[in-house]
Amino acid sequence: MARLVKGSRSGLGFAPAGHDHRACVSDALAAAEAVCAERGVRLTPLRRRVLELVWENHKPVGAYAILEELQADRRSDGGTKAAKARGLVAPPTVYRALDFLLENGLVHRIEMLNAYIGCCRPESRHSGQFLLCGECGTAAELASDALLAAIDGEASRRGFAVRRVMVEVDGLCPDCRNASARAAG
Amino acid sequence: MARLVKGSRSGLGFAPAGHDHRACVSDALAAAEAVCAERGVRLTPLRRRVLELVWENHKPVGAYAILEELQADRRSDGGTKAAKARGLVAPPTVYRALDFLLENGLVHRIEMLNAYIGCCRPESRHSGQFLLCGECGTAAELASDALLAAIDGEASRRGFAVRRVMVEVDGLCPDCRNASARAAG
DNA sequence: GATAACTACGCAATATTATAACATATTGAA
DNA sequence: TTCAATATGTTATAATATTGCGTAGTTATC
Repeated sequence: MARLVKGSRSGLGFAPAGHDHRACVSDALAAAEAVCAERGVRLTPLRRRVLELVWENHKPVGAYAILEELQADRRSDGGTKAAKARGLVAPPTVYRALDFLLENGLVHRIEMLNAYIGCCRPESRHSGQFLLCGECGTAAELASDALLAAIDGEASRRGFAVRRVMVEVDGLCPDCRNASARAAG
Repeated sequence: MARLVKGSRSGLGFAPAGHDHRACVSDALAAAEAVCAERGVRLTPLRRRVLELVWENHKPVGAYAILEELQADRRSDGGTKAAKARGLVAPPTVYRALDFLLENGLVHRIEMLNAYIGCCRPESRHSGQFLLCGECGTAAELASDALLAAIDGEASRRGFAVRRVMVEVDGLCPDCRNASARAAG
């Protein structure tokens, strides 16, 4: 059973300003390895690299940004024969990797931004709930039971069978809020 | 002050199976006229027509579907000089009309579907909360205070200033749920 | 190991959704 | 009437995503 990896990987809420993001990413990758091993699905090098790129910071990343980074990867290690054998990267490559990561709950899709972000708790399947700063772009994942309960209540009152819940809240994170408050003086 | 129009226009929840959708649409247009008049903004013929097209059923509609219908409009009344003077319709025309309707709370955007749906209560500004049937495409708008309260609670605990809340729930509406239950036997 | 079945990836083309930039026309006010 | 502001037309293009088909790598079976 995959256990929650102890470490500096940011959990729920906004990542602390000076946190060790290197550890944050490596913890996320380790957790992903564990989850995939447990489920008997393949976290191939490509998928792993895409996940790593999604985790580069705590902001949602667009598919084409990932695409460009993969292309840069291959240009830079163009020396090796294996790299040459692989060729370039096209959109389907990225979208297929993202589909895999989404299906396995390793990333979430932010619909408001057409972008993707690493999931803090891949071990447990859950709905996506996010606070999204419209100023700096950072995102915080929530896991509010009250929120889910409210949704389930409304759904069952109407005889609706819930499959996927998506909650996205646009606004200002604490830092940007303070900055704009100071600016407004 | 715009009052809630009495009539068969569907309120919250899924529209009843055999409801009078003609009245439903005309009520929505009347409410929109009232709201715009009150706010001193212009519900031009084009904007009004786009709103009408969005209201054609209780399903979210894509921008390009609206575009095609507008183009059909102009082809069919191509006899009149005014129609000829107007020319064809291009994407920006539709998107600008939709932007106006969104800004004035007359329609909501469904992010999961890149589509637009008429708002049941344009009189009061509110966040979009929707149950979306993945089978038949119908949508039901919610207005759960508990849901908003849960979101506000989480946001304020984290010092996040909320601007826009988006809740989209994919699943099966009562009819499709029953149908699939019967099929499963 | 050879083979077949399956899965993942490469690659080209194209679909879908949305916007930028500039021209023209319409409206409301002075 | 003329000006300023708003709304729409027009052309081009950007950004996001998918289809279809071929190849390569992996897994299971013999």
